Amino acid sequence: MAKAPTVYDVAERAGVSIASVSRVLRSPDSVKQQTRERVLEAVRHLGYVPSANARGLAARRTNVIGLFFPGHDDVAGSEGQLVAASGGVTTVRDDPTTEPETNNFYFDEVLRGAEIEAWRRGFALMVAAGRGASREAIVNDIAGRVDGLAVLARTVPDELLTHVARRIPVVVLAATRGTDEFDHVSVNNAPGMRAMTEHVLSAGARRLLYIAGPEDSPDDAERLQGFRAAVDGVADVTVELIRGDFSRVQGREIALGIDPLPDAIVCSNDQTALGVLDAMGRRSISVPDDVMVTGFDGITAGRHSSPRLTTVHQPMVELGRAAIQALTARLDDPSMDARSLVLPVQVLLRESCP
Amino acid sequence: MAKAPTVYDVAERAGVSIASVSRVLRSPDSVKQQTRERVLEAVRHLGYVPSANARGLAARRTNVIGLFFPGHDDVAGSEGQLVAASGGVTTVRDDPTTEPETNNFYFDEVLRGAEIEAWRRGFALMVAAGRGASREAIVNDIAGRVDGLAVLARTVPDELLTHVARRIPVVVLAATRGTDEFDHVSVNNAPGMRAMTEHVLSAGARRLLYIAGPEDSPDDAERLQGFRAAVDGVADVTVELIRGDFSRVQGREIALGIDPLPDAIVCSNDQTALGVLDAMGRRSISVPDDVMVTGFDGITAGRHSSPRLTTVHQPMVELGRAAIQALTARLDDPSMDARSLVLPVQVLLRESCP
DNA sequence: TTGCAAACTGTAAGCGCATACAGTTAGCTG
DNA sequence: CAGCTAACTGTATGCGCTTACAGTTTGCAA
Repeated sequence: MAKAPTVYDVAERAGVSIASVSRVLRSPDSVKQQTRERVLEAVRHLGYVPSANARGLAARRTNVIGLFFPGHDDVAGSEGQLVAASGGVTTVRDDPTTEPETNNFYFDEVLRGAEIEAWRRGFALMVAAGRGASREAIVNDIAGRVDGLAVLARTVPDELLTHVARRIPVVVLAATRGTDEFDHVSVNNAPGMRAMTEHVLSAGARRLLYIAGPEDSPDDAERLQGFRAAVDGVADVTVELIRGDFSRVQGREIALGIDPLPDAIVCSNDQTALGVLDAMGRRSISVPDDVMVTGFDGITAGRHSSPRLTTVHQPMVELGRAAIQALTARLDDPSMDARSLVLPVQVLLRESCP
Repeated sequence: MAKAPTVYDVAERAGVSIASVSRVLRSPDSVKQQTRERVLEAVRHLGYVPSANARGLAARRTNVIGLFFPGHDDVAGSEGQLVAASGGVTTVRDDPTTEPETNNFYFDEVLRGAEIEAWRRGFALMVAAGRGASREAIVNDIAGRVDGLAVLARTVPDELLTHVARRIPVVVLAATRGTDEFDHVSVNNAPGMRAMTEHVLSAGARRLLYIAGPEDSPDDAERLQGFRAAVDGVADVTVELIRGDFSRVQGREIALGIDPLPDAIVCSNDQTALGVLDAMGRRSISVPDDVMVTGFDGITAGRHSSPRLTTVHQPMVELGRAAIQALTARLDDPSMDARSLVLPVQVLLRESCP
């Protein structure tokens, strides 16, 4: 790493001009084969790797797309220093009640989709998570590095987003704000929850408990709306609503205290529903015989619970992919009207509410 | 986005030179307050976001770190085009046997750790996954964009790694090759598995079945070595070894066919162990009474299986963080000797082998 | 051969910023 | 108020690359 070689070094060794070196790398066909081979030999010999900075500066585009989402700053120990010592093995008896919840699976999947689609389209992917105070600095920083930015709903203040959008296209994920200048990609929350609820009703349930998520979640609001649309006007239906926080722990706690039992517990997300299943297991209450339980999200864990969780699957990987597609579409045609894409969902009937 | 404003635009509007604009952004204290305010006003008014390319080019560093890991190219539908139509809800009865396995949790966690640590240290994080044929192009591409690169073991051919390492520091994750010029970060596989196995033995098991992973996994090799070290020389112990592929499905299939039952099934990873638990459930064999089962990894799903899975937890988030730390350490002092960090693991005793 | 188009290669001008260095202004001292 | 220093600001250069344009070579018809 003494000094990274540049086009000039390569050009000199190959006995050509820097323009030819650049051409070999950018459009090999426009260079005579003999020249090309000389250049490639020099590249190999010198260990030349072109600087994306210089390239991006000259070409006026970076070929990078940014993805910004809510922070991981809750991760335990993220402040600490790593042990310097090597190795070590400790043994502990793991108490089921201490449960470090990490339900970031959602972003993991979105990220995966984004990663796939970005590279497929020739873009690199840069990721950033929101850190409370320094959020603005981070968003600005990443905005200066990329050709387009995908942000998860509510993670970035509108004002900041507008500032950034003057430089690069922005697409907002998982929110249907509708009336702003950004492109949007979201999932069919309300109809999905409506269909789920209608299934619950068709299974005979009449006394329903709905466990909602946090009040500031747009996803949650839409799902609740779908739930209400389904029960609205149906004879004999009674509904109770409790607000949770999307976490498994909360779901379990709520479910441990429910008495009398409703016919069905409709949860606004899977983690909550899994917590409910935990609680029912502990209370020796049979699901779905004594009470039906449903979730929303379609996370992997729901496939392996007992009973397996009936849920609405939202295409998280597709969400990430769609974001990248929206971004590249706008890069291709910046004058397009703002678009709003809503991805379909899928009701998955499993044993918790067959 | 008509035309992104530059330092020149800001300088003109603020009535200062571009140097002052740059100073306001880089080291605000070196500029008189009055000047600073004028500049910041102009920045806000114009929606100025500095170009990281130009900045990186001039400053000779990008402040980005790259993370390269095995591809997601197995994801279903990644080839397809997204539906253009909006919304939609379908309902399907989900058959437990169709199981789209996505065990990328490992990389998700490593990624999370890397993301946290990178931003904490003022670096942006760029991620790339290996795509078979274009791997070389991708690695080269990303190498040109970053100040340092972390790669997961065996995802990049040595030759390519060497080429890239002439430009930027490289750290290899999850492999203790030992004798090369790169920094390494890995976990304490062998001692961890050894401790796990010793626990199994101390619980009274004598006839053991070991389900290994794929032959080309260095992690797996180390774990097997730890297992052997534990059973070696212990009286009355009989050992059988079957090679799986780290997948849940494989684990289940293998376990469905096991007869007679050993005292304990020691699995090289959690997914396999979970598959084994599935099989035992179906065969109505009690775990741990009839057979004990252990895993390795410490994935979330193991906390929620029934019975809960006894396993060796490896600190995946820490692995990601350690990679970034190793990289920044080397950036600070390129002349350092190559270092090899081994992270400690933790045996988690749960009900599948108490 | 000559002439000319096509194919290729070289020259040179930025891309937007950081920063060394020079220049200017302000603040003090005497 | 001169003289000097400290604080601040401007000028000019270059980071490594792409690319328009000009220049050169090649191939081939005339």
